[in-house]
Amino acid sequence: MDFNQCACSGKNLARLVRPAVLALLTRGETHGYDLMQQLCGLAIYADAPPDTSGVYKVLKTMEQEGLVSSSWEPGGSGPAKRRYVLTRDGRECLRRWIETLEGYRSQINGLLAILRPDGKSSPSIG
Amino acid sequence: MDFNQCACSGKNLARLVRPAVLALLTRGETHGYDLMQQLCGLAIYADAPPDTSGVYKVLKTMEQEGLVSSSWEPGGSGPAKRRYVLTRDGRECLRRWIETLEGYRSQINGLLAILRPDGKSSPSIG
DNA sequence: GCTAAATAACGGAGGAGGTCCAATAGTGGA
DNA sequence: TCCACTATTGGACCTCCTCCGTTATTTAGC
Repeated sequence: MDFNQCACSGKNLARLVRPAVLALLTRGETHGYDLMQQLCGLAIYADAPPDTSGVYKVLKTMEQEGLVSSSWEPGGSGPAKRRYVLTRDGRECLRRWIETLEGYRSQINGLLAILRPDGKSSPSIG
Repeated sequence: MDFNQCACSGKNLARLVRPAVLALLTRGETHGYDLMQQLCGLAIYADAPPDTSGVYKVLKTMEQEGLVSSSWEPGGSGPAKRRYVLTRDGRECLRRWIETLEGYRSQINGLLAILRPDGKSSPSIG
């Protein structure tokens, strides 16, 4: 069995692209490509950058959900940029994400407590 | 927009059923239905128990992956029970899960650091 | 005896979300 | 002219998860 292909390798922490994007948008409105760059700069995605197409799809979905709104950025050089802004709902969503992430953290702590009760070594593993 | 249907509500922390099941199996070998009961007893799944069918499917998948092995429990009353045991690979997988979960936790901490830099209030939300 | 509920396991359809690959398009430099 | 970088998007595909239903055995209640 190839553990590097297993979920235990930590390849997929699903859906955290969403809060990450929302978080970055609080720094200031910007466009998808720049968001990608910023995401790659985060320690979270240091060794495994999120899929480009995926990020754009997340942005599109979030716009349909009303969490962000976009408009083509006028002027400027290079290809047209779609500029994203957090909406009121997006900020509310982000507020909930904070609680949710804290919930995740405590859930993970709960699991780890089962896995290593003494806080050091693994249980029942010789 | 219904935030209760949004990922920000924390309904889905994907794939943590796997480490949870592996963790429970370190407590002792048992069968799917009992694992379900134990999962429901965990704080993680207190308000949203994992799907029954889903748990059986995870078990089946993990058996195909060689993380657990099963056999029909002989004797005993009631419907036939499929008894699951952790394999050597399962224990190795669990060991990796510990590191992965710790990684997840630090990633979440990293995101939370962006979301609430001062550690108290939300950023740019007024 | 019959029915309901609890125990126990599983299958199929469908959807959400993610990845891989590819296409399109403008701009600037060699 | 060709290439690299910037910027966005589409389609095929896959995986996982959920929802719903089915089968079967045992026990409890009427």
